[in-house]
Amino acid sequence: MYKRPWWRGQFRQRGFRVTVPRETIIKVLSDRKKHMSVEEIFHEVIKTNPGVGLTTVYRTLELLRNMGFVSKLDFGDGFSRYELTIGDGSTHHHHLVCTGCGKVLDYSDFAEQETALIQEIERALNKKYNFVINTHQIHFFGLCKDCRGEQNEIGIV
Amino acid sequence: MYKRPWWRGQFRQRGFRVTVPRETIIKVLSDRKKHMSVEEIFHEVIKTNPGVGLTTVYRTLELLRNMGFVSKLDFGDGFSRYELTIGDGSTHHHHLVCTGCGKVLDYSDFAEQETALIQEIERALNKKYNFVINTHQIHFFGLCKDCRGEQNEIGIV
DNA sequence: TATGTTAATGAAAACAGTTTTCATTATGAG
DNA sequence: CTCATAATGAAAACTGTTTTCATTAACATA
Repeated sequence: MYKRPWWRGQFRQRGFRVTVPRETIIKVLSDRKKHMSVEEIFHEVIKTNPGVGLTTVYRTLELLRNMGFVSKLDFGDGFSRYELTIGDGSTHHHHLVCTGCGKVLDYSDFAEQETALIQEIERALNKKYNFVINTHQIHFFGLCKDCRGEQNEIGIV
Repeated sequence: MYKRPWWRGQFRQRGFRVTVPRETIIKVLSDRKKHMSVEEIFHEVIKTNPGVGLTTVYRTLELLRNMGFVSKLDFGDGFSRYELTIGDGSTHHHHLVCTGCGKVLDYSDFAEQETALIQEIERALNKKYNFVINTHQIHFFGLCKDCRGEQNEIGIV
């Protein structure tokens, strides 16, 4: 799972220190290979290092984001999620959100066709709006099998 | 700008009351024709109706969302945004977010090509993951012209 | 048009995820 | 090994959002 500390050099190079909490947090993200909420990351981290504080998790995630190693996801349910964008097991993918139970699935189908269109759109937006685009996110919202019973999505009377 | 109260019938039909705060909020969204943060909506609403409370704005937006008239957007900056999905001036579009200043632009280029691909993806996801997809969002993140000076994106020392 | 039921409202308090503060710890350069 | 200081953890502060609850007003009925 966790092969080489690819990120250590990046840290030192930019003047950031390599610390135990940072190592643990990156390892957790690297092992899971999926978007995780801050709470999930925190709980996983303290399994190995009970001393690490929630504050440090937030700070480290923000640092990793600024370094471009992690991206932040917001599906509007009040929880920020993070996932590694480089390193082991980070493939280009998007998300499928169930508006019933909040479950989020990754999918990476249609990568080639999507990439082609996205690149075309990025070029056009760059030109038209004078934006340099770094990344994109595609979210699909719907209902999973379990949430599609006879009850309707939201408990409106 | 604001032609017909297309939504009144929908309200009554579903047993919801037509009230002044609700009318005002829908009018504000309808006039602006763009995603707005809750605070923006609130400030615009109290220009005409100073009595309306922030709580009611939240509640009405949630109601409109449940009725499918409005969709909620989250770009990860801590502010929920809302935009009309039906009625006057609501065209299919996506968003371009500047990670420097937080500015959000709408764009609706490449609608046909995108729609074709999206429908194909939706069909596939439906089949593979047993999801019924209602909607999707595409966010591009990048830097606008103004935020692309000599200073780097985020104030990392 | 008047009346009564009850959905909707506004203000304040509560809430929850996140950020800041600050004294303490520990990384890593010399 | 020593030291300067970046990083940390705990608690407090912060902020967008939700809940509570007494009051108001929409609208079905008469």
